[in-house]
Amino acid sequence: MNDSRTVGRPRGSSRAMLEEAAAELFLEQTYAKTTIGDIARRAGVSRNTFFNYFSAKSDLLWVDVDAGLAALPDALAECDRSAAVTGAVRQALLRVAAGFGPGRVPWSVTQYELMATASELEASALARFLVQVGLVREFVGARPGHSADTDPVGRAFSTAVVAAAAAAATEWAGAGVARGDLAAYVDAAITPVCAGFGPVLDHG
Amino acid sequence: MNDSRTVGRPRGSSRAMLEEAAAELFLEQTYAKTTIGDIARRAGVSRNTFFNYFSAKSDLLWVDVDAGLAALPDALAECDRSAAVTGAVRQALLRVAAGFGPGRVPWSVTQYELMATASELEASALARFLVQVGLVREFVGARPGHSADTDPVGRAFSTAVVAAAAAAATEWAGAGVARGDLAAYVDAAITPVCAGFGPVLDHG
DNA sequence: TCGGTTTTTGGACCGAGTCCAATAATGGCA
DNA sequence: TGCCATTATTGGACTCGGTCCAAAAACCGA
Repeated sequence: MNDSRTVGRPRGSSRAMLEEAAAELFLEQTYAKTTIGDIARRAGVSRNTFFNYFSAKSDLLWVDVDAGLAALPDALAECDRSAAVTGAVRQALLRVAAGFGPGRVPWSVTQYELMATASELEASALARFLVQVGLVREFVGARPGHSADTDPVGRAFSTAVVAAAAAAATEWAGAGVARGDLAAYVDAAITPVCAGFGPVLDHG
Repeated sequence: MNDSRTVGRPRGSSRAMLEEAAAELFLEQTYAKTTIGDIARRAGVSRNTFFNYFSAKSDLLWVDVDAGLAALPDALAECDRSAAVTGAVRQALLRVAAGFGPGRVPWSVTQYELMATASELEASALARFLVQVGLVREFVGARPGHSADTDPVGRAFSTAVVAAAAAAATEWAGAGVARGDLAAYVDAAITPVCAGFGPVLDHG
């Protein structure tokens, strides 16, 4: 459990340092025009050191999002065991959404239009999307009423509900400064999905 | 309408040539280990010529898929104007799905596990996904009963229904040789989504 | 034979990401 | 104090995808 190693050369850098350097540069010259070399230089470390802390440049676009999304496993685990599946998932997603206020908007949102090609953003976006789908799907599959028959439906539900939430997040991001909390957007988007899959999935 | 130009140097190559060369190499050494230079050399053209016909290496993964997906705009346009929105979309998606038989499975499917990182595949996948979502969303937005109020819901529906279809396609792809036609998979996946959004979207 | 047009080509270039071996900085131990 | 294991950092070389540009090649009609 103790992850602070006391042996070996101590770190001279940190994720936070690099994130900060990157944030400055993204503001000055956009994500697309900022190279990893730039970030490393600004942070006062070598280019290779960057890769000790991030596996890709695009990780920087998602630091805030990843932090918020990390709450999903717990939110699912803490769900009412007796409640219907679709209701439980809805509840968990709303709790995660509640973590995103109007304050900090992640780079992945603000830099979207400024990306050279959106493809780099899209790659990293889908990767995250699929992780969340996997979590929901696992949760659905572990449910009492779940059978091999309903597995394809569970997959469809997991994908659709996370996709709807992502659409809501996009809407929210595009709403500008007037956007409120994310949860309301997500609620409107995922409720119909849960309603539609309820009769098929909830053990009944 | 006449796109066969009679002026200028005639083409010495074609998309088909490059696709064929790529197909050979993908079988021999997988997608990941095949470079664009390899493909060009096999096809007997220069590396730059490759980029005259494809904008990215990953385009090759999707030639079959893109061909099938190209039917969506027409399928949407030909939908019954008087039918409910969700029903029309469902109908159009099923028609597109009907174009995919058990025969040819696209590279994007067969090479999935063999990709160095899945990120390249994911990037190109989401790009296509978003195009289809855009088409459906445009269709929904142009409907008589559509208002600015329902626009966020329309976005959520478009995203969720295409995502469900994609989940069905993934299931279908993973079903192995025994997989039948795609349409049945898609039907089971998108029907609940349409059912859930029906009360909210169908003008009523 | 001369222009205009389009395709093809070579070459230079950039940036992301990988790999590896060397080196620096620590703590523990004799 | 000196050695050792461990971990962080570094430089450098390398591959590959993708972009850009200018030149050459192949055709047309005049």
